[in-house]
Amino acid sequence: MSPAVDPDAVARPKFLPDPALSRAEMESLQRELAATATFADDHDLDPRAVAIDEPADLTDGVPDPRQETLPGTSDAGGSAAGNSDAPVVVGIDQAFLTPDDGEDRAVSAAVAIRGGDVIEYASAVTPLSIPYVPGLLAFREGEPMLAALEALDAEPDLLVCDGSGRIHFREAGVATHVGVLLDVPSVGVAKSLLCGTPDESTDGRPEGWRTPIRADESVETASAGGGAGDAADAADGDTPAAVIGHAYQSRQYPNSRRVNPLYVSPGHRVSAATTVEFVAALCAGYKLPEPTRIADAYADVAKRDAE
DNA sequence: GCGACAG
DNA sequence: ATCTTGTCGC
Repeated sequence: MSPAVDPDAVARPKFLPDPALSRAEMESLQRELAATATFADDHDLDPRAVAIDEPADLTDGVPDPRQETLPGTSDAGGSAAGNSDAPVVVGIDQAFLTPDDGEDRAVSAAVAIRGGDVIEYASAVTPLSIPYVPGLLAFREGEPMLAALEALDAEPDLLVCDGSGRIHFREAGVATHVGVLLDVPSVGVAKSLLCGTPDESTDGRPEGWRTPIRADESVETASAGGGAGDAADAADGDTPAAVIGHAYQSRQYPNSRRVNPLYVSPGHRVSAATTVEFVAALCAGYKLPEPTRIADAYADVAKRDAE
């Protein structure tokens, strides 16, 4: 047959968001993509290695990228932060330009963090092809995200996306979509639940609390995960439904129970259990993990500059 | 037909 | 996501 064809060279363009696709085609592509995704740990990252302890101060804009240690500037003191061997965590978020003249455009912002320090920012402005449709987010925001990530020099060891990953009707949320296209470990962080069912009520939980989100009738389980045997479908009476993510209470006020949890799920090459650990390690006192919190702020800056 | 749903 | 001031509570 066709000799020496690089699978990636074929697979990558195949799943690129395309405005010409019908809804059924997009859904079909998502099923294929989910079958390609790995919902098991396939990386070298220890949650402790990506942990961020100090929240960035965003009251006066975004933090300056940490200047690389210059050749002559020896850092003999040995500060723990800024180790250039630490993994690079990239947070990404989108903002939108109001249809001033009829064409919607997305502003995508990426922030690279290493050893708790911002080392680089990148952004891209992209025309939007399709409207927002629950379940098809990747076909609206995927292209902008890829554009921003391509503009980034840093190579992500872990990608933190806004929105769901495996918590998705076809287990192919944007975190999974982008993770697979770039074949990089990724996790999805959503502020509300798209589908699936929490094991326990999420009301008024203390900081650090978590509960599994399992596939329900609305989730087509592809059972494509990399590991040994994923759980079966939700409809299987016997086996418990697959855990597709977790609700995670990243922040809570002592007495009143007002903060809603985060809904975190594997994007690609990360298990559901490790996903919560990553997110927990990346939170530094605010509801959102630092990478997305800073990406949020930078998206505003990029948006302002684009207007 | 109704419900329900990331950003 | 976006349109938006003050304001109640930690």
